[in-house]
Amino acid sequence: MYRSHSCGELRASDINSTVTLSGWVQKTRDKGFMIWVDLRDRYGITQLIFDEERTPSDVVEKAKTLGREFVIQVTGTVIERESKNKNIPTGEIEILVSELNILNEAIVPPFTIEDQTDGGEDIRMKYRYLDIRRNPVKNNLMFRHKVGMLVRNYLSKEDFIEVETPYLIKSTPEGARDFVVPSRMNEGQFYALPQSPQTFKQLLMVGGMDKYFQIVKCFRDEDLRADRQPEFTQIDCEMAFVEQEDILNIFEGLTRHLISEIKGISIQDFPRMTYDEAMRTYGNDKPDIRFEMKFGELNEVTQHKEFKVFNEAELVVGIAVPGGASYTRKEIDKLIDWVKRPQVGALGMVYVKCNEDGSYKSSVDKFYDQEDLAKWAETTNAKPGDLICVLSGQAHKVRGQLSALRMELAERLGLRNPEEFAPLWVVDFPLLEWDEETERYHAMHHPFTSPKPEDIALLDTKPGDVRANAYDLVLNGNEIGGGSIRIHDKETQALMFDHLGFTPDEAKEQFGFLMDAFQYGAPPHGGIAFGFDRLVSILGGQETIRDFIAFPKNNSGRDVMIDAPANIDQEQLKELNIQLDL
RNA sequence: GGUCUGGUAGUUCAGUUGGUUAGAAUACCUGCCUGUCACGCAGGGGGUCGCGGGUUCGAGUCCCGUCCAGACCGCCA
Repeated sequence: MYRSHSCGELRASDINSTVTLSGWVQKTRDKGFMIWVDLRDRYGITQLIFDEERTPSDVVEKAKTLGREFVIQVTGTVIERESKNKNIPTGEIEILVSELNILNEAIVPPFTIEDQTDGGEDIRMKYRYLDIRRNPVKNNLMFRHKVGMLVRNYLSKEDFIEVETPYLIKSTPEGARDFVVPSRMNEGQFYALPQSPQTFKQLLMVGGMDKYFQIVKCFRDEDLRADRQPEFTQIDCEMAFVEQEDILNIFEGLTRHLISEIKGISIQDFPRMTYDEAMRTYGNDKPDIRFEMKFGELNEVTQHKEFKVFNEAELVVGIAVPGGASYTRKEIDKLIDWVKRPQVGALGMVYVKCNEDGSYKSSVDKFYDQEDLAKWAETTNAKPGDLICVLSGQAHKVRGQLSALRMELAERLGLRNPEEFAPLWVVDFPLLEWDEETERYHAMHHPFTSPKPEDIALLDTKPGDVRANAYDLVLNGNEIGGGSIRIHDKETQALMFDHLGFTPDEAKEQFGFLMDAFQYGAPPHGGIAFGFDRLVSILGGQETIRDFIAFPKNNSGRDVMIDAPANIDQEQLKELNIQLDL
């Protein structure tokens, strides 16, 4: 028996019992006459004591050889500490060791295994198994498990069943780049790893599986971000015989349940906002509504003056920054530089200081009088003491730029409180999106998304105006879920493929199996998929999903621990009949 | 593909206008220490300043290239 107890459970009530513990040496404190060892496992830390008078001398000698991260097993008596430590749960007791067994020695770790480690990101990723011994990472993994269990239990209770779908599937040109896997038995052919189990879950609906979910790995070969990994986990769901409203209600329920179980917060408002409104008032299809700073469109109140920049702009739009009137000229100049960075891309910024005495001071006083500026303040909902920041230009671009500014300022002003949760649905997404590069329309969500029936007529005349039965779940400015009511008949699906520029042959080759299935009685259906890593990290109060993944990839898609991807040997290539042209 | 930031001891970092033998903290090693728990005290070892080239009497410092890491833009149906 390696242990009778964990290192986190012994208390004063256990005093005098004989116990056996196993774990890692966190730290030794050798006072000469006495040695203390902090013994750590997943459950906590228990202090061991070796003492000249009470411990056999050979055991004391052995204890002197212990180094950090040695794996040891000890047997001893639980005793009351002479000086207690209120900071840890086991702080009232210690183990007077009578037997010490060194199970495995350890070389000195490259960084300290402590909550506040001295190791940087890079080295911790390389030795991730050591990083996982640290509380912050360990707790994140346990937190992820907890969220996963809550999701599974909630959905099971709602009659969903978890079905696994294949990882070796077929590449499709739509959407993200696929990771491909060569097939040895089918020479010259490739599988692709799924970007999502989309078509399979729809086929499960045709198969009568009614309510499906899966916590499942998905793969996308695109560049990474703090919240994006090449392999990531989705909570993938699909339901038959439902309308959009049914789906929103079920998953609004799940979201409320998670936030309440994990954070103890009961969500009051769970608004629904159209895509159009989100873009107009927040410049963004995933608005962070924990704070205001709503967009005020200023075209009407800025026209008919001599300021050409605004007169010629498609959109003039501003936000009120709380307390911003006190910014110095230097600070505002830095802000202007910030919006002019290539990442944001604004050409300039006009500002108005709303003074406490009700007067206004702007960078365009030459063109606009106090009465004009009062209208700006009214439109942007600016109060005395605020700073109005105004950008102008092409509507689509300006919204993105002002949205970036809004988020940046909110961050600086501490308005993005990670302990506050503001979920909402964004609905009525456009069905199609014009792609400049390929000069054709793309499905904004995916090609199986159904158009709003009342908009179908617009498909031929104004394809960009057709709205879809598509929705996103947004939490604190992050898209954590997205879904749609799907097309469930062959004709509509063929119509969609046609508008996406597929020839009937191409559609048949790539998605013929789905069109075929639709002929055999496909029920109306729809679903949603949540980014599990993202959901977990936001609930955990962080925006870096890497911290919640046991073995994540780095910025360039590499696993620095196992050093993947890597070359494969000639034999393997030959077997696959693949030649590299490097 | 692009923009920005960084790379100096095991680790995290400092290093002035280009100028002596490149420092600090921590980790590590040795010794001391009668209740430690971020223990304390004394001592010690530890450096290809990412790599390559250039400017210079002299480069950690300046220039060019390159590699690596991180954040962002493009991309992510």
